[in-house]
Amino acid sequence: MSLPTRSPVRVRFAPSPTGFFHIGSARTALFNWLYARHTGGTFILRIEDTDQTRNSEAFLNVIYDSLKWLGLDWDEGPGVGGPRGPYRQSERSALYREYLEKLKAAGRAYEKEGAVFFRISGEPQVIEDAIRGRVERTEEKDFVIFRSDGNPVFHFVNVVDDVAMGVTHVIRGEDHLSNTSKHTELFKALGAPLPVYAHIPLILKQNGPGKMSKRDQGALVEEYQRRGFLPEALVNFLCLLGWNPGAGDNREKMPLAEIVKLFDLPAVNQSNARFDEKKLAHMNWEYLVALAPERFIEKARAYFAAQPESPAAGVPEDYFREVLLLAQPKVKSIEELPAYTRYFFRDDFPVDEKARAKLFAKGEPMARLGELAVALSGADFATDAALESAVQALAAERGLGLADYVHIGRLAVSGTSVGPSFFSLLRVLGRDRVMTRIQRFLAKG
RNA sequence: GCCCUCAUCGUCUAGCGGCUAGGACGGGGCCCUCUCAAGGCCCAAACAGGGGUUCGAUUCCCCUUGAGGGCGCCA
Repeated sequence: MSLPTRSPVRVRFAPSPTGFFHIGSARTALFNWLYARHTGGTFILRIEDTDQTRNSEAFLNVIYDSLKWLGLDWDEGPGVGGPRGPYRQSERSALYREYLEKLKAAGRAYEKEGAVFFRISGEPQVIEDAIRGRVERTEEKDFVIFRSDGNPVFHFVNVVDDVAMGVTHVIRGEDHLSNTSKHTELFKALGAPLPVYAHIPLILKQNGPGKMSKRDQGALVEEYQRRGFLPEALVNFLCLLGWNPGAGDNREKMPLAEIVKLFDLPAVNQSNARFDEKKLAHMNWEYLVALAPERFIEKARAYFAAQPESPAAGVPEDYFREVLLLAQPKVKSIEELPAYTRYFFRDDFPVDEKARAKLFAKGEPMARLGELAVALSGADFATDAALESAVQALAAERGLGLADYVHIGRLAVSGTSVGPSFFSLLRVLGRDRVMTRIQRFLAKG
């Protein structure tokens, strides 16, 4: 299929500030952004705030924050300006009146019951969609373009602004496909050339029927931000929901620059995709383990700081750093960090009763712990290797295995049966904490 | 009800007339191992159904079914 190509490319993302910013919107924004960057075109942000009863300034900021967090920078729009502004529809009323006059002059608009209606042509509307190919639909009845309260309606302002802003490609969700016949009627009535349309598949909720909506679990971008997800991971995941590098290229985790290079409209899938939080979590983990340690620590610090009761409050920087270095290769996500590292920062950790019961079911763990305490009191805590050889020597001397000391030792100093290498654990906790905790465990039984 | 779109493992997908139908997530097993992860190896798992076209259909066409969307003085 050959696309009507026009250059330079101008695309826009046009959200309305009527609710939290959700995953589907994020992906629409992303695909527009990708296409603009791929073609060297212009990415416009336009705020469609014509419904005064549902708009809010708070939601407007959510849009800006979410786009910025995702790294989707806009070339024209609120905050950065541009030659075709203003970029909020609430500030473009004069323009809409002007275009309405054009329609009236052409005999394509009339008033009825206080509202203004658009007179359709009734001709079959044909669109050459860059993703779906040729789609035909006939609009069957006149529709409202100005409400009786005097405010213009979405279909009208959307088209007027696309014309006025010189938008060349309209990349949006498939839920707009059936509306497109209204839009092409309007473009033609306005004497404007049609943009290239590209209707991307929808994201379906992972459980139950229907498309994902703002009310579904995991639907809000803000939620991932709050939960410490890496934006680059979410972006990568979203790119793969409906697009892939194709041609036998099985890569999934890809640098954004690489995706920008490969992205193109005809490669976008035509079928809807079900959201899969497990796959997202995995992508996030891939980015997490690959993160430079200093950046991981930075992220972790910010996450802990945002907690109402951070277990790491008041902890020295260096110690926090050492702990997080141990945790990075172990956790699946930032949000499990506070629970995973709690015993490093607080002495009042709970003891896992199941683990204790299992350990006490056989052997004499308390005797082993006593021996371990003696061995550690004189051990070198400088390196993991030194600690390991100390415990190794003890085990050899008693004719036992490393495990006979490690498990009870771990339970005594951390209260849990899982965690980083026992020797790393000892080294980072330091002799004082280790000895105190072991003694306490020995005393309490 | 009318109109539009879509249809490969549970999920995301590769495939664009001839493949043991590939990868990833998730699931299961084995190995490694101081625990938990990670890692290595392996297993189960799909072309919705029916007609055509063709020497040959997962692939092209039609129908059915299923899934999704639209039919607002919401966007």
